[in-house]
Amino acid sequence: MTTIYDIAKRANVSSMTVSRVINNKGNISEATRKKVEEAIRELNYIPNSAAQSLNLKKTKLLSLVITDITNPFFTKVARGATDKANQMGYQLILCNTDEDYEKESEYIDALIAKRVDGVIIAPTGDSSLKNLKKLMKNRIPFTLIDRKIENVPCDMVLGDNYEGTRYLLQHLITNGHQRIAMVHGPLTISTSKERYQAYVETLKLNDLTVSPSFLIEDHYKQEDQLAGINHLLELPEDERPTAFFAVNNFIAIKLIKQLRQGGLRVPEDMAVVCFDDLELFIELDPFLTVSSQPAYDFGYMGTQLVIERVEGNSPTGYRSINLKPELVIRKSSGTSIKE
Amino acid sequence: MTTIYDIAKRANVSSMTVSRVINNKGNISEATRKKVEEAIRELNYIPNSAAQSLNLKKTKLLSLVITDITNPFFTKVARGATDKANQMGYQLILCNTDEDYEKESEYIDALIAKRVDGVIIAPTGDSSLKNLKKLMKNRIPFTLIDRKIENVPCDMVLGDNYEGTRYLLQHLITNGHQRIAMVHGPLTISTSKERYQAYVETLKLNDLTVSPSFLIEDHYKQEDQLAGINHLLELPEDERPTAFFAVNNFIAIKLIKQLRQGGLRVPEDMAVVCFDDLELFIELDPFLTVSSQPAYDFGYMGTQLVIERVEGNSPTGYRSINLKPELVIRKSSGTSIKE
DNA sequence: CTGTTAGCGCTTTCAG
DNA sequence: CTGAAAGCGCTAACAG
Repeated sequence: MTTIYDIAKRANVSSMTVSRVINNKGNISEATRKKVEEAIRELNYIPNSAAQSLNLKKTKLLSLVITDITNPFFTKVARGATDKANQMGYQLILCNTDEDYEKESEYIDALIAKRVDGVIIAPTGDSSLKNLKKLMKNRIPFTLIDRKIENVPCDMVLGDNYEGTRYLLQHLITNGHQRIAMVHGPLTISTSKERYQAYVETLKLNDLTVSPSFLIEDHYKQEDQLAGINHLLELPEDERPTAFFAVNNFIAIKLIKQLRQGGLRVPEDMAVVCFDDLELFIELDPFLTVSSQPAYDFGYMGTQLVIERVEGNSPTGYRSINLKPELVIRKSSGTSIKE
Repeated sequence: MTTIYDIAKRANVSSMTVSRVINNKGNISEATRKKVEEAIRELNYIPNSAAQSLNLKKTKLLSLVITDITNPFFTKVARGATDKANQMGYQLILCNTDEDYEKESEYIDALIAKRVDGVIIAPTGDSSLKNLKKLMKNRIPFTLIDRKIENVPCDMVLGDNYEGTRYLLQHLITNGHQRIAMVHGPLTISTSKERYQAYVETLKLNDLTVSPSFLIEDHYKQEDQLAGINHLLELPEDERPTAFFAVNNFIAIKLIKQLRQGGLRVPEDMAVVCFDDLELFIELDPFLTVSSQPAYDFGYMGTQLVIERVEGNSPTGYRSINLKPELVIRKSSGTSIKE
């Protein structure tokens, strides 16, 4: 491995001079700069960033901590994050927590060991607070994306879960639906909780009853069946829901699969709406009615905010960016139903 | 930032002793180990891996270099790679080259600077050879995934492009198709080239004519239109293709969109088949007939192979793993056509 | 079983 | 404009 000393020797200068030309710092005569640059080229020298990091206490490493890159929402987030990171000269370490607090903790420890400059994280849930505190203790800035944790002083890039939910439900209600069930995730996850609350509020505002049996909880894990759905479907026709609001697209797909297994067609027998789009899919078949969120921007903006903080270009206060959802009406919500 | 010396002082031992308990190396009395461990806990000490790397010349950093995480094939690859990496105690840096050799080069330089222990790469094309040589010069092991480069001594995890193509075409031919067009990518990419060659071979074997105008090239970039398609569609009915073989799912979607814009239905008016599945999508609508590749395994195995090499557990020779595709027949290829 | 010394490759003083 | 010395936090090699 060629080091800065090899270059120094070859160019007949000290290592300091080499360092200076590499980093474009201080004044160097054109002549010696040329010499050094040539030596660098000849020996294919690339500075060792471990050594740099040790000195500078900066690694130019960021990490994106999400639950699952395989979820199309997070795929887009990751694209946005890598784009911004690389544009700014950083590398991005990817971590999948699988909604598991323990895994998240292990990752956080590893990231601290690596001394990453900053973290962009969609936490697994409220208990992640402990992990965030660990980051704070180690002075590693982070921005929360998509999911909020209360009382954490940090930048955030969040969606508008109330508005998104309202869009979806109003659309269903306008179409004549009165009995709308919801499938949500753990309420320890802010997106799930807020969409849940918005669901309750919106129904009430529209004088619709909120029935506990219409609220199904899923664990955001890989299991195949949504418990409680089949029970709902066995209700007499005039009591069972005519529409479902799924908290996200992953759940919606699970749900639709299960509805079909139960012999129901979507949207003819059951309308379905959800958060987050499935972009590629939609090109082939504009099917799901969704509140589409700008996933790419979550990653891009989230990364921008950490970098600003890492580099000391942030305002003193913490910023919270609100990304608006957009209602996209497609087939799965059907047309108006007869009452 | 707390260092190994802080721990040493607190535990009344030397830094070496601390180092030994951290790394579980050498013999330590139970008593001092306890003391040290307690000090570590009390001060929340986490070793600085930049310092470790500088000594050990190991970073426990790997990188996955792909063209676009947003492509569902690579999304799965990434999941497989992160899973294996983390299982083995490595972190994974994600790089998207966008099929751009220049971007790839920049990434490679950055990765060399970071002294990553290994790289898992789907190269942008044959010219990537130069970048791979750079890695070799820097003694960074890599495994090639999905795309092969000739004459590079390294481990590889590849699909069987011949077999996959044959499956797809035989299926179409069995269904009565005689005029099958192909949309491929740049022939500097091995997958595209091999599928192209397999296309030619298979048609010949079946005594079908290979018409140059039936071979459409796409650039694998974001452009909206596939040049040359419209021209094909303007041919008289008995001359125009009755089926298309798209080199991958991204292209297939582009193609189908364009066919529809031209007023053609798939599969009624035009059958379409391609490589690589769209897993989530397929749950909602089993549409595309594909040669499905085990994308996850490309990432997982690829990572396993580099790690083995990094850690010196590889055989002397280089290994080439062949992952078989599976033909999944769905709607887009239609049923038998009348001749 | 534990400690000392030196050095990984670079940059930050401080001199010159 | 350039260089010498010291140190970032850790571990390998050798002593004891």
